[in-house]
Amino acid sequence: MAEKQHLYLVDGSSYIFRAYHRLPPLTNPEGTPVGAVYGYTTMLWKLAKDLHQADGPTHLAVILDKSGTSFRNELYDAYKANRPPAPEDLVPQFPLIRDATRAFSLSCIEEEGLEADDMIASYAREAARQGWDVTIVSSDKDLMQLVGPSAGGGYIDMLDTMKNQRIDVAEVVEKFGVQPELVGDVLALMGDSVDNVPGIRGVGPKTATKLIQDYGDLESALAAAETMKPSKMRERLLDEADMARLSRLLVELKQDCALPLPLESFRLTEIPPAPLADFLRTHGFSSLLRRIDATEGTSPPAPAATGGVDSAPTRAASAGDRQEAPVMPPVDRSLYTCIQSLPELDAFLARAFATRSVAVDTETSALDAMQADLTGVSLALGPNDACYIPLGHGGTDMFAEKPQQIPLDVALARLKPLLESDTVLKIGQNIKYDLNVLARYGITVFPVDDTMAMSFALNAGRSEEGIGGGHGMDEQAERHLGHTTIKFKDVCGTGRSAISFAEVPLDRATEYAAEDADVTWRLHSILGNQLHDEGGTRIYERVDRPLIPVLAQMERHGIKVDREQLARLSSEFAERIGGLEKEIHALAGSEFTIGSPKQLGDVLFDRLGYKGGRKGKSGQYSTDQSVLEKLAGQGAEIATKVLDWRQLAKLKSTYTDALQAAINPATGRVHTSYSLVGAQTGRLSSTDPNLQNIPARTEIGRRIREAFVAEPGNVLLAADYSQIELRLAAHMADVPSLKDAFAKGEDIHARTAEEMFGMVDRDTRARAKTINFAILYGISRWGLASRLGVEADEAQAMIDRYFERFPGIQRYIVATLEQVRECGYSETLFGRKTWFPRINAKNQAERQGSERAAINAPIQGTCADIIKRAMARMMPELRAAGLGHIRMLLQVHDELVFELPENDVDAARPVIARVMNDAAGPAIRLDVPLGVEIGTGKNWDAAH
DNA sequence: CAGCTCACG
DNA sequence: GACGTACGTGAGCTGT
Repeated sequence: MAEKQHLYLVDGSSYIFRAYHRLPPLTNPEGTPVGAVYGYTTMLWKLAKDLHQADGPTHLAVILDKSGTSFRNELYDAYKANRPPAPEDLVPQFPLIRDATRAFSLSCIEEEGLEADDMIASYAREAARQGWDVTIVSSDKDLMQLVGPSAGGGYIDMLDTMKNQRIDVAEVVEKFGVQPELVGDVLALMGDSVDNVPGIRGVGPKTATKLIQDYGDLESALAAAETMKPSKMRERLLDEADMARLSRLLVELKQDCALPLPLESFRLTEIPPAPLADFLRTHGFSSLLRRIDATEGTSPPAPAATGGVDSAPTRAASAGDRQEAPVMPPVDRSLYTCIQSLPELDAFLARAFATRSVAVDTETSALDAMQADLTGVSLALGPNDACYIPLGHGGTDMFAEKPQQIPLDVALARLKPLLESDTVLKIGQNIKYDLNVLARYGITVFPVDDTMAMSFALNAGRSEEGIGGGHGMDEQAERHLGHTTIKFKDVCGTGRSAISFAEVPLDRATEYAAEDADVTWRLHSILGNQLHDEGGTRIYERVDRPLIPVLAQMERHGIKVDREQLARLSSEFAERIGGLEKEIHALAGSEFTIGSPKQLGDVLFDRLGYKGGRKGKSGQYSTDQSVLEKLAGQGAEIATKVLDWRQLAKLKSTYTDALQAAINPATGRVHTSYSLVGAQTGRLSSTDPNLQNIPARTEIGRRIREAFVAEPGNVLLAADYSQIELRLAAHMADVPSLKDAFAKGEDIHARTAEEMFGMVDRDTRARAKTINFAILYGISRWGLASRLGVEADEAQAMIDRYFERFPGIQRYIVATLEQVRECGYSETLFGRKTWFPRINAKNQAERQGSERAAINAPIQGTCADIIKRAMARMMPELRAAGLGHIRMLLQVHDELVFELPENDVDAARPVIARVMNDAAGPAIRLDVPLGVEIGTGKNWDAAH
């Protein structure tokens, strides 16, 4: 039987655009940018390598766009008219793409007057007609029309090499909600802003899919517009039907182009090495070059980087000059070693000392760094040069035979000098975790770099949704290395059947753990260069990096909570909750689950017939605080009771119960975990438990704060920045009258009231305060109106008045939005970037949401930068004052909490106040003074 | 796992 | 034409 032919058609042009944006900048020895070319070359390499593999190519051709116009421009002269020009450092790479293709001795097709898509479609159809399978190497959505079985017996699918994902009918249906044959109809409705395909205005992917699903195809949907209920969409479908038809022609792929070369000429053979080697040498792609040499037997394969552009581990951001961008060999797990004897360990450590830069990762028995036991340590010195040192493997069964391992204490004694050496940089992904684990074994790791914090300094706000915000190692490995890591759950499983890492067999554990260190090392090398290129060094080096050991220390300190006090509150709350429950059920006339908004809504608005129920998009009544307060105001007793019940239930479950459970049995204290990458603005976040949202605003809530206490003989000291965000707004927006008021120590809300209303009383001051906050958060007339309980018109008048009195504020807002629209990011005074990818979104709500966030981010972020700087300087300054024993425990955005002997309060106060007040300088000289209020007491509430 | 609600700055 | 309308978080609960 004849071999099944499989043609791979590479969409070269679209690949390099994507590669350009996703790969690090990189230049060849002559200084020509070659980042995208490198990506393209490795892709061809991988594809060609799969010759003889099941489902691999037997034939391969590259299709490129030829510059110039196509037949589509005759249909629609604006076609692709608003394409931005290619980036400056991509342009010189286009001809190199042809060189690269030639170097692989592959065919390259480009035809005047046709687009690559048409040529790809024509070749794909012809090959499939002859019974060949076809894989289109592209992620272009237009090409998805072709996917599926074809007349003649061939089958067409696609391969997205960036995401390493096959695109088959199922993926197309998932993306477009319709079969591939109807993709063109969907595209015609939604249009394409990049290609300037008009579509129907106001119709995006969601609506387009829905229309085609509902009516079957484009013409039916257009015809059905007549019968639709009156709406903007109906009008546009009617008015713009011809635009949709034109769009349909534009997205139609021409599948009968003349084929310049016969299919058979694309047959893939072993690549002749000589021209390829020449090309790789010219552009400094030495890792690929070595692989050719290796297969040719001219030089041994090199597992670790030893020279050329592959080398040079860099002290990321502190390096004065940008390092040559690394071209790294792909991850090869077979090269990792498992270290089970002392001589092996000593040999590796000796090399680590010589290298002066080592990626470190610890494997442990639990996620909580304060409770986790060490299971092993992995180290990496360069790409594929990584090891795993098992230390606690053997599982839980004491009779089971344990694998050979260096005894824990012996190994740690050898590791300690390396991990504590000033001259060896330790690189980690979220290294704060490893710092805390190792600190519990008596090792103070220093100095460190953190690839997670580096990623955040570069890309805050840039990622799509997801835990870790795109700064997790697995996501970074995909993004920067194009590498799919082994996942923890693949090694240990999930749920009930999960095993601990200690039970994982050593060969598997080594692959996983050493890969983490390897990948971390690689990321560090790439991120260091990017930080340098993109101006992220300042914020990372000066603000976030120094904070890592400080936060680790705070987490290890923890804070004491009075378990008995919490238990007393829990039972008191339980009793009151029970009482309220009975009363609520009696008022309702039946028993129901009060904690279920669904049931509560039904009871209040359907059964009891209260007015004012509003339903959200889920079709459910809202029962939130503002709704219940309205009902209570109308005399609904049940609403008052539910509000009380809610408050107590919240306090009990989230605080009095949960905090008792959070007490660490070994230390008797509660240890939170701070995240440096938790908030897009640069603020910290706190988890497990969250100690940044302990009740403070209500009387009853503050009783929970009273349970946070100092050790006997000590007190808690709370130091707050006073109105720091408003002060920063006054400085950043340059508002003379506000700056003046702060300089004179006046009541700022009163001053605002005076400016706005010409008089100060309780009412005008309260309104002024609301308006001040509205400004910080990005104002809308509706938001302000609902807060002030006035009409939107009146709120708008107040906003106008505010901008009139404080024109600097309006200038600041306009300038900030301009910069964000232009550059895509906002910046704090210290240069922290926050990205706003939705700032130019078509959807109004989405766009306006981004605008408000963008107005707020520089202010909130600058505040975060300042307190972080204060925290990094705090302990050295206290030590200098002979107060090194004071413990800094908590940070709550504008507040620091310390624990110290009662006798040291008087000495500590001025030091803490000075460090916090001076934290912006010397880098930034603020036009307004900062203000710090300090209180002390036996518990956190009393310290305020 | 999503949605609702609510604790904080 | 309806929606949602202040910025930034994390956590517990209900219900699918």
